[in-house]
Amino acid sequence: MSDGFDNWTVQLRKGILEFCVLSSIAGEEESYGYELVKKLVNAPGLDASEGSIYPLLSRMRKQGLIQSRLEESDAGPARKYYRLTAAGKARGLAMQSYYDGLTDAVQTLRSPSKPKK
Amino acid sequence: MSDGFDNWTVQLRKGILEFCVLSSIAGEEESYGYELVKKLVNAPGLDASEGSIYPLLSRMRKQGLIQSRLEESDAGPARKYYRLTAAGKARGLAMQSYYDGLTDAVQTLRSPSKPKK
DNA sequence: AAAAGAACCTTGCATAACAAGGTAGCTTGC
DNA sequence: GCAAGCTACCTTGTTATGCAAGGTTCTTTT
Repeated sequence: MSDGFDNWTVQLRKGILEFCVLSSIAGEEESYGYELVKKLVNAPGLDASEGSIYPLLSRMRKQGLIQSRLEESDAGPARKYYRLTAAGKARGLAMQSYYDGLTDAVQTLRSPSKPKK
Repeated sequence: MSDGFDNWTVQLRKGILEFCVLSSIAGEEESYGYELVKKLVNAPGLDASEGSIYPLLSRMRKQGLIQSRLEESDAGPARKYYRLTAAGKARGLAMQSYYDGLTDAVQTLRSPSKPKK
């Protein structure tokens, strides 16, 4: 039953995943797609899925935020390792700043004139 | 300069505004469109605009989350006052819960297993 | 051989933000 | 008496993302 609430959650997730992927790669120095998929799919509260993450990695690579390198694996198919470019690191900082401002605004609207708990 | 970052911020805002409108009306008992427009446009960090808010109010009314009532004004055109329906109040609670879970997930991914940075 | 899993990718659709318009009522200045 | 400016509402078209639902290939286990 797509009751409108499910629809809203899909909209709310937009943009979030890109921020999460960038943050995740930034924290790990280097990471491959399937590893990110598992990490983000299992993150409670995020509800990410494979069909969102792979196209996102493609887009980010085309935009020059990340770069990739293929490496064979001992067990299984080859892995595509990603790391941030300089532009990706800069974008990550800009995103953090914007995201923090936005969540602050939401917090203020939810409880006006109340200090943080 | 639409440099991809601007594009991301647009995506990130999706869904956020609906949550803010619902929260704002919930906090005020009753409110009219233009009042919400001014409040949300001036909220720092939210970057809302009129062209987003009016269609949103229409959608929410069609979904039965809010109901409206026209009232003439002493100074200016008639105002359309909105208030939450029972479904709207329930939706607001569900949104709070989902939103909090999502921001928690983001926070965890940004600083894994460490509360302080 | 079959099954299961690791690892990658694509297509097509639904949806919200918003730029850029528009209409109309009321007030103030000249 | 009329132009400007504010209040207050609304619409259209474009765009990008999430994601369900598929697919492919390689390896290990049963």
